[in-house]
Amino acid sequence: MEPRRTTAHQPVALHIADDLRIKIETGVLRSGDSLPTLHELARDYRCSITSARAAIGLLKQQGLVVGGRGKAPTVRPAPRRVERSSTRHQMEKDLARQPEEIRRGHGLAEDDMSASLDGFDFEARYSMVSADLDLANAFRVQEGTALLRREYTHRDKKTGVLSAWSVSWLPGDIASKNPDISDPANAAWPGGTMHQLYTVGIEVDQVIDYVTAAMPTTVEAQAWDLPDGTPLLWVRRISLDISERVVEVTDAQYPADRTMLTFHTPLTRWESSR
Amino acid sequence: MEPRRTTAHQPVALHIADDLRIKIETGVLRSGDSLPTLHELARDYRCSITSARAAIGLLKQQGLVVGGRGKAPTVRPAPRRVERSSTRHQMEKDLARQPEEIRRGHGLAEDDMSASLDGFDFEARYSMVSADLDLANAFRVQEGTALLRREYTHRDKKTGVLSAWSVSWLPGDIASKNPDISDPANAAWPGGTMHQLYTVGIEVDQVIDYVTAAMPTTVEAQAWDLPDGTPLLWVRRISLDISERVVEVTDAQYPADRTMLTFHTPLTRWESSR
DNA sequence: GAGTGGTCTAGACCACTGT
DNA sequence: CAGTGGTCTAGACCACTCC
Repeated sequence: MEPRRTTAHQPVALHIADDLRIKIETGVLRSGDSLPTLHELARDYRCSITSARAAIGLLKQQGLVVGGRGKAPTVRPAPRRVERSSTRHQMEKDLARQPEEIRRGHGLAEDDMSASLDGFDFEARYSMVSADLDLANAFRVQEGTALLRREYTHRDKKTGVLSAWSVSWLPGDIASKNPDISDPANAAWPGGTMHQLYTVGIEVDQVIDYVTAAMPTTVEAQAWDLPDGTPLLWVRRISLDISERVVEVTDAQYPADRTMLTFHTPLTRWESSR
Repeated sequence: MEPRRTTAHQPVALHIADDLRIKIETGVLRSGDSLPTLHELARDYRCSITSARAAIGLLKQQGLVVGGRGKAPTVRPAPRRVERSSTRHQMEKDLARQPEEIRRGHGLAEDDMSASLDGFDFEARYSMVSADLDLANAFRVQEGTALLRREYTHRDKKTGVLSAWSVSWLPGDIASKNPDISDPANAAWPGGTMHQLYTVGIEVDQVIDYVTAAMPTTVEAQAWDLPDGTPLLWVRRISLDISERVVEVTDAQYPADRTMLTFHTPLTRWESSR
């Protein structure tokens, strides 16, 4: 139907991809619908199958289309994103001074899967490291300072697919004040890091989250079982105690197609004027 | 050098891309270095140039490699990300009750480019719309409720490239209380939306940011001039007044390769125990 | 088994970069 | 100008899905 080459020399694949994208956005093609086959596209646009495939590949990279493999590709349903809220910081702090019976069952360093541990393998790897430039800046300490590094991994028991991953660093001198903290056997600590810090006399006063996103490498995409066109959200969380010392740094990744990060910012009241 | 086909039937392009990725991550290839040419890769891996190109294409999609076009592709330098902090919400609120002389020069709905307006074209488009399902949920009102929609666009004056983009909605009944708010001529309102709401007796009490990311469509990538493999951060900001009414909803996009969103969460003190 | 997409090839043609 | 990557083609071969 379409003329093969317009005045502006736009690649055919872009042209096809754009037409299909518009059909998706305007609802001509709806969630789950099948796209035209490569053969049909090649015929309609008078191009080779390779070019038609490139167009579909573009849409997959944009997260608009999934499938293939013996079936026609389909319009990707709008992803359902689970909220991960910053109000969890306050909740975890409140928990830290509760008795163990209450803390138990909440714990777990970085996540709160509602299906806590049932279908998942949990792995914790601890090591002592010395701060590289990046971590030294985050902790505001000298490069080379000793840190306790703790890496937490959750995988689906059946498929081995990652469902949560994070790394946490604690200053070595803090960790050494309570040997239990450095023991991987205690990874599922009731009450989490806030309580661990509480046992060595540290009160966390504020948490700063740094958020950005990037495309996964091939191995990351495999580990998380990410569809094409799914970015990873990167979060670095820095915890400061009441004297503004950096007492923990945490890096975590979240697949953007299943995650909505939420942050609450309460503002001070205008008491005087009301 | 490499045997053409190992036991596991991994596509050649993935194999090449993985080898190159490891060289980048281990520092054998450093920021800005040239990669092997397609011809060299095809020779070394005994594959076609097309396959070698696919490998480079993968790395570009992952944001690890840039360039081409008559030059060998190069390792992409680590992007510099500008921080956009949630502390801005409190600053803007503090500003709202200041005299106009102080508010002036801050203003502007969604951004604070340090080079305020000099090299940029600023465009504001206002319209009345009725809430679709999504917005009705966000505002917790009936579908179809009247809203003032305001879209703000910043473009580089020379290139026309987007540098900031956002859409803000206000409930129609709030906007109509002060006709100046609905007048596009006042888009560069000194003190921003917080002051606009202040003029109609509304005090914003908390702000909630919802953050996720997605790959840009072809047109978005063009509009922002995004390199391959760059996700867009999506932020929906919801402002609540002191009676917990939703008084503004804002959607904004930020290119992930140049943006680091930061969120501060102050925690309540354990006054009693210290 | 027919139809689908995925991988791969060899080669043509073009546009861009450097010398 | 030679060398580079970008687009495109036609066709082979494979793996998968569905009937």
